[in-house]
Amino acid sequence: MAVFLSTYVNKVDRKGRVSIPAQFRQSLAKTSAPSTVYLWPSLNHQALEGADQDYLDVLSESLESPDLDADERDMIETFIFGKLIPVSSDAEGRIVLPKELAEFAGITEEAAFIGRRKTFQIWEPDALKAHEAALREQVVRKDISLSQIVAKASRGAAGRSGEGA
Amino acid sequence: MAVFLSTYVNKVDRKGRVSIPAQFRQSLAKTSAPSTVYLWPSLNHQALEGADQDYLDVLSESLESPDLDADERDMIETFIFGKLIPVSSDAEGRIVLPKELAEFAGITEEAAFIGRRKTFQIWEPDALKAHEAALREQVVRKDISLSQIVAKASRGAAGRSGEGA
DNA sequence: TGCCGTCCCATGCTATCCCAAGAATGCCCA
DNA sequence: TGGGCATTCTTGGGATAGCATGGGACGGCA
Repeated sequence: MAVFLSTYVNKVDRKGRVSIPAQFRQSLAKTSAPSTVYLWPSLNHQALEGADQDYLDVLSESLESPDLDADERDMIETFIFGKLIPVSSDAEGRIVLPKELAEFAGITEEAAFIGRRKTFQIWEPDALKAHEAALREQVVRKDISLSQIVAKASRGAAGRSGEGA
Repeated sequence: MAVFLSTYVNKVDRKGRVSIPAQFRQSLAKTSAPSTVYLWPSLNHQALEGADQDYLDVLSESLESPDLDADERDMIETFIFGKLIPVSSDAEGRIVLPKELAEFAGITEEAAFIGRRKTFQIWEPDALKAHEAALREQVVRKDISLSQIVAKASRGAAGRSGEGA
């Protein structure tokens, strides 16, 4: 599965095309469908989410889980798979941002790609800045630190040791 | 089996014809009966459900399972198989929406196809919007996020490890 | 014989492909 | 250590093919 890191801001031309950051493309090259990315509107932000085929396969599988209640499944089917748009890149590594998605995220002239490991997001650059500012405030308020999180997670993993990778 | 994604809104002409979205057609092309789709009224919504031949075969088979109680089987047979209408597409990839189904879903001028992976739904566009708005409210209220669901599902899968994949 | 459904043909629009060039980066050589 | 060269990336525009949509004609059923 591809890994997406860093933030890149690229221009959207009047046909609605954007270059996928070269780093993302290199990552996508290792996946089962290198020239296809899947886009959908974020459940929680005015932004787009993106992932590769392999991630979607995992997600699709997790929907088969009997632990998931019917309402949640219905929501995911409607809001993720119902909104999911497979987008294939051209020879230059560009994709066309579907109109309804661009509108949803308020993207017009520029698009900010932000890597989130297994997925990435696409934001309107100013909206991203605002979002980051708000998040940073929370970090300060809640006094979150990285070392703390790592410590907490490894404590939890020790309790569940032997669980899948 | 075909996979249906995304949402497409197409016009219904005065003969009752609608184009099946090209993406859906491409998906259907790989199935055992590419030019036939099966439609039936949704059990839970004022909308239509659709699927390909292969999906119906699987559904039919699962009705043979002894685990299914008689009431459930009876319901499925009455409301799904009893209402099922096979619809074949013309050379342009259009189908004629059966009158009683169009009426059931309130479809007159436009039809919204919404992919749900193995099946799809057909809605009257405004009704779909209302439905989505209601669902989105639930997403906010329950504070649902995608990564959460994936995590939950994989935890569940780990707990059931050894079960057939 | 009249009506309804199916098939065939025509058209505007949209999206996809192809070709091209400027800019930035990194590398090599002097 | 500095400058020049080459490669890669991003961005732009035109041509082409596919798709959604509309109307008319033919055949079958009532």
